[in-house]
Amino acid sequence: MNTVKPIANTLFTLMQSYRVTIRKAINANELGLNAMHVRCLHIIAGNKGCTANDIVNQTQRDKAQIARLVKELIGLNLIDKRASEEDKRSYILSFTVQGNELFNKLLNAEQQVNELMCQNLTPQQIQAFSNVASIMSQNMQV
Amino acid sequence: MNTVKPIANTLFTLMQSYRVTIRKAINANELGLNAMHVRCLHIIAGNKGCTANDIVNQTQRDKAQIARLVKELIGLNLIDKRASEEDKRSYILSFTVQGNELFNKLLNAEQQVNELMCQNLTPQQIQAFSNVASIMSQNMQV
DNA sequence: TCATTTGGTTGATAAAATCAACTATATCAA
DNA sequence: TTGATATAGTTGATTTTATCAACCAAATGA
Repeated sequence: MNTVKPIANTLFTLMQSYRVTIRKAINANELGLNAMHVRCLHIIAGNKGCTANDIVNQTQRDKAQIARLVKELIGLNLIDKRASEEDKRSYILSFTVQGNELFNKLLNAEQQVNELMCQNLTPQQIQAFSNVASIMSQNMQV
Repeated sequence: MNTVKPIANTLFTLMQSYRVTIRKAINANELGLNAMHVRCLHIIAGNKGCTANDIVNQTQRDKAQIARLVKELIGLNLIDKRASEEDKRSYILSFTVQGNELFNKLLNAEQQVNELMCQNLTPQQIQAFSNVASIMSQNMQV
């Protein structure tokens, strides 16, 4: 045997644990969103003048899926879209007041999960972990 | 801002990259299985006298989901189930000859993905990564 | 200016995950 | 020993996510 299976397996387990835990945290906070909604909100929060396409690129998901997630977020009154000036095919996504509020609650919930997840780990370990994960992702790009 | 979003985000990205890459590798090898099938096979390979319940416990998935995956693997003639002697409610899962063959091909494909994924990383980094991931998973158990 | 590419939407469908109910066997405590 | 409770596994129904293909309108570029 080699390290192949362990890494993939470890990753799956970690993701599953994360999914379950964050779901609980989110439910507990009655925010009514799923993991992909949350990712979208983060990307919108992190990119000035964010478009649906930015989300597609940053998540590597199907654009149909993103279009629907964005639609739902608009339906939930968490974000708005307005026509882009530069490119008339695009729409700029931004938070509504409620979206902003909710996003803050969300950051809080995540903060809690994060603290739970990072117990017994030093900042150096966490940093190294993130670095390796990024490198791995990059290695698989192409 | 703190490290909350980055870690979750990094993890999502990594998993998505992995999913996409392993799927390509598996398709390329014409094995016709998905990620959960593969996980099941690994668990069967790794546990002597493996039962469906072992898979449920190790993956944290719904038992209905596992029951169906197992059924499919049996349908594909990759595994067999036989009644357990100790517990008449259980069935022991094991590879068929074809299952064994395929599992070897699979290990090969994974080996390739693994090499790709671990480029530019030292064994120490990889080891540390796995350790941290395990600790994180454990932190979220309960 | 015409062909090609890109951002976004939608319909259809497939794949994955979850919930609830149920059977049969096991286990445990009175 | 028996009766209550828990466990392993199966199945049906449903929901959630993900993917594919076709399409429109605007942008790009030879």
